[in-house]
Amino acid sequence: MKQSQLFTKTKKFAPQDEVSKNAQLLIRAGFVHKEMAGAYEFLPLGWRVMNKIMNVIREEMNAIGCQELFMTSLQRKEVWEASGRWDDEVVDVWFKTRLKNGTEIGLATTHEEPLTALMKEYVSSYKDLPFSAYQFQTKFRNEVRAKSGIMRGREFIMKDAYSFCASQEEHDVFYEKAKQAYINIFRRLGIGNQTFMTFASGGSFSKYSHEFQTVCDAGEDIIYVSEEKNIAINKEVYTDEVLADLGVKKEDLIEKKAAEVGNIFSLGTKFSDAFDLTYDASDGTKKKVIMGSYGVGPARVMGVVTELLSDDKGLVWPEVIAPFTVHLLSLEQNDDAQKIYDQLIAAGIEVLYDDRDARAGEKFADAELIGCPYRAVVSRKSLEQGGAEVCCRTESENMIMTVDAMIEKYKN
RNA sequence: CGGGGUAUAGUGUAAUGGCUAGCACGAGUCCUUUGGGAGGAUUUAGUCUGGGUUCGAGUCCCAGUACCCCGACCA
Repeated sequence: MKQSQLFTKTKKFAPQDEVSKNAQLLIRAGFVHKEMAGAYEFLPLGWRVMNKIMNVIREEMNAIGCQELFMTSLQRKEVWEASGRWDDEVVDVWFKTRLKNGTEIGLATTHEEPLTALMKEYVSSYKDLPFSAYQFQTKFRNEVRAKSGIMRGREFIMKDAYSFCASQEEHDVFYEKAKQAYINIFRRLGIGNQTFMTFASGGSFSKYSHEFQTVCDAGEDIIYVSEEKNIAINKEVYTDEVLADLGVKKEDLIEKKAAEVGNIFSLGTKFSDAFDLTYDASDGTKKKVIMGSYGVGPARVMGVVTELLSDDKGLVWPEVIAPFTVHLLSLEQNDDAQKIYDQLIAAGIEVLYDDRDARAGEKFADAELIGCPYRAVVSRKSLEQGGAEVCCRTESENMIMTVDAMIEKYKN
């Protein structure tokens, strides 16, 4: 991508009313645009990052046999009345609207109900189970107060997965697989060391649910971290009983602020009861399907990565989710940098090429703000030494690399 | 939903109730410059909306709207 053609531009200042660090940097760097409180546009750079985050999640979900689908955000009142969650007294974040013919519908806050209703059509035998599906889908939640930049919006994409199993044992097996998938996801996204599997309240069908909490000042939750066991306890279930359950001592726990980037939840028969989702077991009896749900907020992950990894110069992206791997800067207007760009692109490397007729200082400052992992500077000086001056975003030391060396190092 | 605050150009800001709303960044044109947001010339663009007070309102009052913060909420 040539930077001269990128429609977003960097800004020297963040909007004054934007307080959260993630929104300030992402807006300044041209990754996102705020449309209104709690509603953000993802611009080309930001959307590339989002897609990469989603791809990591997608790979890990596929790896445990979960199948991707895509549901509608328009939801029927009748479906939600079946579970008793249509009432605004029960779920207070509904956006509701009407079709032209007057039919009342809701904009998806989540998808347990419609998917469970849908599965009635496809699950009839134990041979149909276990089954799990996920999607990246827009959720609408009419929060009374949006905050923390892109970390808590009124409209956001969520990866939500749902599992359907024939027995509690079968469910437990899948649940453990999902746990491991989530651990892999956050490790690959570069926040594994700060992300703790956190015990939280489980509802009526299981003692605990598991949240994945990333230690971060912009978070909204308080957790108690056991570094020794690499787990944490949410403040909402921080009791002596839970401490005993988990075999941890109060004095070994450290209180931290954290952001919930994912959660997994055993639903038992809560929804299969409501929708009478049953299957015929091998012995001919009808049994209820055991369900679970598994969420990750990719935008919240993006916000958390921004909060944790950026420095005073700007964003710092882990290579797996960086908008581009290499940020190529040409300090002179000539064909040499263009040729290097062409060769890197031909080798399949993702390059943002700053071909603008701008001063060196501006290009350096922008490269740091945008935060691609590697910066390659092409100038008369570097060419005399046989290539480009390459440095990592997190280090200041340069080294001269030939185009071939760059291709070797940065492809894949 | 309770409490508090703010609203001036694309962004950041200034302007005792009083002259043509000023400055910086950005953007456009031209010249110079060219390894850390350079300099000069020139242009562009603004008082959230609706009422009210006043000879006169960006400024005071009322209402609305939007945004931000604290708390509650986050199924």
